[in-house]
Amino acid sequence: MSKQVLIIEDNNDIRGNIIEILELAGFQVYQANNGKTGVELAVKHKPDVILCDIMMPDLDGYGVLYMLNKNPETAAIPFISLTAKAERIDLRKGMEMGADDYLTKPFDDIELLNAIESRLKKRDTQQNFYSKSLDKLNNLISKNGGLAELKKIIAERKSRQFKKNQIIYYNGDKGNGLYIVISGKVKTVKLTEDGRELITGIFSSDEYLGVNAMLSNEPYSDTASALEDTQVCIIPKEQLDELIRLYPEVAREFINILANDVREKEEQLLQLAYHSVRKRMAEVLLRLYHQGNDNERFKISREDMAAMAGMATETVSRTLTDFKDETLIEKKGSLITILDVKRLAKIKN
Amino acid sequence: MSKQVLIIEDNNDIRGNIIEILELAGFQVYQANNGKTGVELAVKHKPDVILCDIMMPDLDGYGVLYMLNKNPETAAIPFISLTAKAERIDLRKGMEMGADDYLTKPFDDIELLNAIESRLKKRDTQQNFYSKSLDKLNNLISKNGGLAELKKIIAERKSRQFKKNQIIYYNGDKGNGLYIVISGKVKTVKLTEDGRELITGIFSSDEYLGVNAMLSNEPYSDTASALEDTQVCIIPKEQLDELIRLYPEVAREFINILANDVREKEEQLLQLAYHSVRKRMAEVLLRLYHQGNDNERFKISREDMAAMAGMATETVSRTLTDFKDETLIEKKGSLITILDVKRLAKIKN
DNA sequence: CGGGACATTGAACCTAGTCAACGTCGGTGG
DNA sequence: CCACCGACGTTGACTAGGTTCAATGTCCCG
Repeated sequence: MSKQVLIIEDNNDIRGNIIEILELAGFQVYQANNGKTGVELAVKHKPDVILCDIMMPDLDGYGVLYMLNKNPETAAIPFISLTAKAERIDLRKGMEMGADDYLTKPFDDIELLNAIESRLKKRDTQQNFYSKSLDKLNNLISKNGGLAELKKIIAERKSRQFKKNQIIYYNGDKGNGLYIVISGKVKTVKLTEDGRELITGIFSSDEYLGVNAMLSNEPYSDTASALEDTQVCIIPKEQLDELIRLYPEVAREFINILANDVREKEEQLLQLAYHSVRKRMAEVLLRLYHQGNDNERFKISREDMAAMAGMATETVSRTLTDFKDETLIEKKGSLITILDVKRLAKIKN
Repeated sequence: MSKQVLIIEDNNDIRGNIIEILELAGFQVYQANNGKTGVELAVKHKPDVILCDIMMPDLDGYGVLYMLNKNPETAAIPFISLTAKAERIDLRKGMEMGADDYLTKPFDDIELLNAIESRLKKRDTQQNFYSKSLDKLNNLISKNGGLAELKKIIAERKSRQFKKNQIIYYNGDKGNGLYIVISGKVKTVKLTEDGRELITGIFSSDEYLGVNAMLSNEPYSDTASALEDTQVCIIPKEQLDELIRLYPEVAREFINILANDVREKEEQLLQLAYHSVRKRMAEVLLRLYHQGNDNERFKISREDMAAMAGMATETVSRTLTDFKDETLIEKKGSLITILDVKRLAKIKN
């Protein structure tokens, strides 16, 4: 079956031109001359690649990208943006929103086909991820006979790439699926009215992201963003609900996750309420220590640490230098090495 | 069928004497001459009343009471303690631990039979509670056909009375059942090593207590105690697990409760981290406002408020007098009346 | 009506936040 | 390749908000 490409471009000449090239190369092409129908076609046909102009009246390229990302059915489709001039700032914005590549007009046949080809190839390798969590889910289900549901999920598994600092979802967004982190690291933050932020969670490989929003049917109560380049897999909400409805073991699994979450948060509440800055800092270091794969060394900004411990960045700096003087840690720029876990855990209040 | 009484008393004369009286009055009597076999018999026969000496070698009366309370099957059985001399302090300890009545030796036939009779009567009226939550659970289940499980729970429903300040469960205890608050009010607290306490939740009628410990199969991570005289109903863990396994609607219900709990805790984290004492105090007042039945007036100690907001009691006092001066609230001793909810909600940081 | 628990108020102290200046690192462009 | 820029990290001085300690008031229960 030939690969499908959707092209969204308001200029008839350019569009016609591109279609000609693509059809000659053996692709099946869908076309739209505005953002709105573009999104509709994307949902309807689930093309393998989307080419989209950024500068368009009404719904522009960013808008299209935004809409596509909202829908787990289309979020994973490679998105190549077409920009008139190489406006660097615009471009960066597009990449941050999740565009996978860009072409600056004018471009020739080779450039175009290369870009599409490389996207298709990259996507294929991305699909080839393995996730312990999915594996576990699969086990839970197969024990009970009916594999159909999860088979479907795995077959259609949507993986998506996020670049460092890219937002995965915003506070207030209606959730459309549950994320499983395949690789990389994600943080979730809550904001006060005056703009201070508190990190409510850090998620690495094989952890579920957005569990409580998904399971309480409420919009997200925090904002998730990638701490480093990250790959996630999305389980659409409807499928998740099905799984829970049909398999008590799956329900049980999520109940456990949530129940442990509650405990953790309560523990953190106690810490925030009564522990000194020193002790809180130590606890944050330990949390980071127990997370990463490369346990005792990690890179993290003072700002993120401050947001985890609920204190000012300056205070983080000071406390860390104290710790260094006490040979509890080593630090070089934003790279921290834990030297003495035990002593760190025993820090007095 | 005649009522069953279990008597636990190490002194053979006294025990024989009591048995004689009881059998004459038509009760079926089980006897034990030490605490250990007493507990065993209680579990085996589920008597309608237990009479128990306090002063016994090995496992004494308190120990027996403690063991019985651990087991949801026996926790609800009326417990009458027999004390040699009217040692006031000992007695109070017994009552606090959940003894329902006491008899001071020596006592005559009339006293004994009266005590048993009144306990039996009281217990019958206690069984007659109604709970919206149980009702809801019932609905969830009956929608799906199978009533057997919950019918059993309701038929055997264990209700238990707790007096003000009495501990319902301790941090670290292995949970044996899920509590539903029928009437009264319960707080759960966490303690720091240096003895400060943070209130993690307040539960009134129809709320579930101990959810996360029960559902994560971990020991309790907080301590629950009654803020006022409270009646709770216990669903034994095994039955709860059955319900969750068999009825996806029930699982879903608990998932929702937990997910919302997580959100609430995260919100509180943010508040503790960055909000001023003034704002936190206002938020505590609002939480209390939205809980009680008698909305805008409630009685609460400064200490409890301090433990909710994570601050010192003196600070609570000061802040409250400020609020009073600003006509946001009215206060008289530990009775607080909210005057202006809107303005309270809008307090700046 | 007395005593003890609980609440209030005052004053001293101290922790951590704020503001500001300076240092350091990495990346970009001339 | 070096100089510069901006982002990030560190350090210092000052300050404010909240805790602590202590003394005094008030309420409620027996």
